[in-house]
Amino acid sequence: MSPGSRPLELAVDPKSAVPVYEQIKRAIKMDILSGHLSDGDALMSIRELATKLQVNPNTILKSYYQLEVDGFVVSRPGAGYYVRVDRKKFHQERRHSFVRETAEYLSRITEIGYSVQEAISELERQLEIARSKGG
Amino acid sequence: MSPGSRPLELAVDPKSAVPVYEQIKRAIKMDILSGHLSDGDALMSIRELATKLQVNPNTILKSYYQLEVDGFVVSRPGAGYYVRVDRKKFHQERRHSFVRETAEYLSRITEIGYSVQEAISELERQLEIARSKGG
Amino acid sequence: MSPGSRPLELAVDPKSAVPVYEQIKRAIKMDILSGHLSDGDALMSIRELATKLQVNPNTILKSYYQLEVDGFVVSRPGAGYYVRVDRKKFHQERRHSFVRETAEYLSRITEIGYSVQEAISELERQLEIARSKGG
Amino acid sequence: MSPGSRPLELAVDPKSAVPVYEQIKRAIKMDILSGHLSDGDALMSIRELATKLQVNPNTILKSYYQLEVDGFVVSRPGAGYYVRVDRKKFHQERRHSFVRETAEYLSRITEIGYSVQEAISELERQLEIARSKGG
DNA sequence: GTGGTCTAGACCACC
DNA sequence: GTGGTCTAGACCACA
Repeated sequence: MSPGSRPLELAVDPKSAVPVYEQIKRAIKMDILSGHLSDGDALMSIRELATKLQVNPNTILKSYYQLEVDGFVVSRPGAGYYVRVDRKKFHQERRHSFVRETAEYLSRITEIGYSVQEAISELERQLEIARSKGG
Repeated sequence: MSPGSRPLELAVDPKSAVPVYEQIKRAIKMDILSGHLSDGDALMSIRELATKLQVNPNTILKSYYQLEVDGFVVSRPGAGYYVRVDRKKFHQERRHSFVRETAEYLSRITEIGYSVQEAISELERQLEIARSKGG
Repeated sequence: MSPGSRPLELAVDPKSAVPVYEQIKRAIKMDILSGHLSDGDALMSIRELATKLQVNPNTILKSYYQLEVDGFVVSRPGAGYYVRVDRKKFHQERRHSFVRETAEYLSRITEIGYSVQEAISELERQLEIARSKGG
Repeated sequence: MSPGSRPLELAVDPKSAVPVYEQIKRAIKMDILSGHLSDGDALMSIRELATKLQVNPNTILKSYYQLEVDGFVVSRPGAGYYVRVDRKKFHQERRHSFVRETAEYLSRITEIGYSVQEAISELERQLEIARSKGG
């Protein structure tokens, strides 16, 4: 995949409680964990992504910087940001995302009064629907 | 149930990341959804609840106001706030939220390579942890 | 018309900017001006109307008291409130209501950006529709 | 139009019966409806407008917040408030309000025995009075 | 710089 | 008593 060629399938929600820079960070992490971005791939340039998402370039910079601190990307001054993952970190982070997503899901549904048992039933129901459609 | 007779089983945590007014809002919402507060019941007066929770009356006002915007209560100036809920319409929306949240959760975890079976295990694990903490 | 026999076709809107006691006052005035209530007719008892409208009896009392001050009703202690209009006051008030209603209508439509010319057209349009329906 | 570049032609009257925040809300609404503010334009910052109008920032916040609830603007925390209006949907609602207000006005005045012709005369009279006062 | 939360308390009209 | 408006100002995270 050539540098910058894959536009992030990402739309930020400025009204969300989770900060914009965090939304962007998560989306890029997600792209890495799902394999849409691989070791060595270039991220979009800060200016390009800022224009695309209609956010302040400083916000993109913050996202990229934190990704660098977390060890997911490296900056090559003058050349941009590049994905950098090792196998161990990859698996750690994948597991971490999974646990976090589950916790958030759990808190959202319990807040509106559903139980884990109901969640499990619903997950199985949706799985069944997906199967019957897909095959 | 006479107006204001049921003290909210609610303690706010001012240090939490979730705003105080939001904590109050959620607690009252839950009370309505769970049936502890029924259509026509009076909420505690702004001043009374403010004193009880040791927060500023304006903070309570904000909670109540947003509950009104969301359609859970109505204000009668000079008389108080009253629960106003259309249970039928409400349950539809609740169910819809639940299905949507579940679908989003499912798509996120399958995107990074986890299965429904693993999700179910994780949900049960987190439930167990919550139980052992909560008592 | 026997005393109290005609229930006011009146529903108060507690969320309105215009106070409840004022809504009730206006509704009764309207009933007088339109001839639904005539000189000598009895108003509903305070308790009865308070129950019917789900408002505080003091609020009804305030409405009735002000109507008495304005000379539209008289109280007969122990017997209730009775409509009392003389011809002169009737015409004055009828005119006054008309002017006030027009002013309020005008302010509402100009607030959303319509002109007097458009209002006139719309009035004529609705009149035409009513005529074609009515015969 | 660059952000904040258009000073609102707005002076609040703190003594008015209509709340300050409501006055501000209406003025901005009118600016949007009239096209002085277009989709995407930035409102003045809360602090800036508060200083300009000599009111408390919280009062401005309330105006902006309610405009957001009504769907006229969106807040981007840390960035400002931006006009967000779907003109098509808006014009439908505006027209609908106009027709309804006119119908209600018509029913009220015919109820007390006035005609459409008299209403038109009165509207023109009040327009003339407003003109002679305003200009 | 921005919006958002929260406090402490005054003042008002209305129930 | 009640809700509602408004002030003056602190503190925070985010862009």
